[in-house]
Amino acid sequence: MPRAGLDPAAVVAAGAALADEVGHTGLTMGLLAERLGVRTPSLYKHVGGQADLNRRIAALALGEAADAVGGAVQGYAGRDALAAAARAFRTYVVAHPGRYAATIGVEPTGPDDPMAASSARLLGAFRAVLRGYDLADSDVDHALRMLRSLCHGFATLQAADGFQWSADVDESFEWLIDFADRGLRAS
Amino acid sequence: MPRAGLDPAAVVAAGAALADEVGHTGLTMGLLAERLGVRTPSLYKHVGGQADLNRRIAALALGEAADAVGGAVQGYAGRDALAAAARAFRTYVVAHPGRYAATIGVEPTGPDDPMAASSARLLGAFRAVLRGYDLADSDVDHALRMLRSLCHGFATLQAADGFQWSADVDESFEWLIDFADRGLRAS
DNA sequence: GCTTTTGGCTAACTTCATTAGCCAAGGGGG
DNA sequence: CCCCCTTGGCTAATGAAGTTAGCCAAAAGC
Repeated sequence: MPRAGLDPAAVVAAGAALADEVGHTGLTMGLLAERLGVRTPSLYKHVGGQADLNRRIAALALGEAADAVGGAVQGYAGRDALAAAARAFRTYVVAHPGRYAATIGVEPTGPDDPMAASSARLLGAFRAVLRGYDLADSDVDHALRMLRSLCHGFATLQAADGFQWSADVDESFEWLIDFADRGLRAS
Repeated sequence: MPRAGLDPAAVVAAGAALADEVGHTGLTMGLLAERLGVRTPSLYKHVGGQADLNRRIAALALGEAADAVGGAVQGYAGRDALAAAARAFRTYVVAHPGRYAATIGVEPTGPDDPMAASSARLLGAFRAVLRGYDLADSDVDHALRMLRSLCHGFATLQAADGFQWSADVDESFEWLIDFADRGLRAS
């Protein structure tokens, strides 16, 4: 039996890709093993189990999202930066719904958890957007939570097909960016 | 063996309560059966299975949330109505995280699905709040999605312990209400 | 070339959801 | 009061999924 040449990173990457295809809840160890051309128990040589796999996928997704948002913001400030960040975030979540779903409800286990670092990077990218607005120091954390709630809420509702009525979703999202910009400038 | 006197409503109510205790993912048919003093297969005389149970819990939760929000809004308009609605919604989700989690990612199966009616009632309660603002007709749907994203995002992030840094969560939520009010009045 | 670690494997166990099929409890009509 | 029949329990069995134990060959290091 020739070796498959797997390592943790390859398993996690394949798991993330599979989650995007079949949905977070549809991701099973058996399906992932089949995709990798390997029997299920072999996966346990690379990841600790389903919970560990999920945590690693979450760290990957948060890092990718941070890169996407951070990159999109480069060179912009104020409303442009806000719009770029929000669009990049939503684009990422809609393109990778399975990975992103893996991030919901997982907390970092400790200070050296790679998830904590990725999460902090994503937060930092949004914090950079807020520097383009004239906010009191005490308002920055609140504004950050607001932005995160808004983006997370919209993206997950859209990913879950939660907008059932008729108006155009892209148009709503642009409206929402305008709305946030107005609110932040009026702070 | 004496009868337990169950019916679908009792099973759903117990399932919702159990989901709030052990979390949406921790709710199993076996645990629910044990809670009701019955063997697992007996539940299938009252609900179609786990998916059906989840759908019914979701319908219950949306209806309860609609009642909470609708009731809280009574007699208020404008900023007061917005604040009352947002607080009622968040209070409900934080008090019933398991039930509310059951509503994510389920779509009504048909027009006579009770979930559709509950969902519409909740939406209607938020729509009533928006009547206190001077919005163009074309903006109402967008504003509704914005409100829903904001409330849903904040409540689920909080329920998932997603706010890891230090600032006070209640204070952030009040800030968020102010923010939404400013943005809506500036439309 | 030998040894050690590594990464496959099969087999077995556990937990859950679900189905099949049995059987008593309880209600309605003779 | 008794019979019947629907209803709501039950046990037993099946199947999927996660996980563990333990074997064994392939690579890697000396």
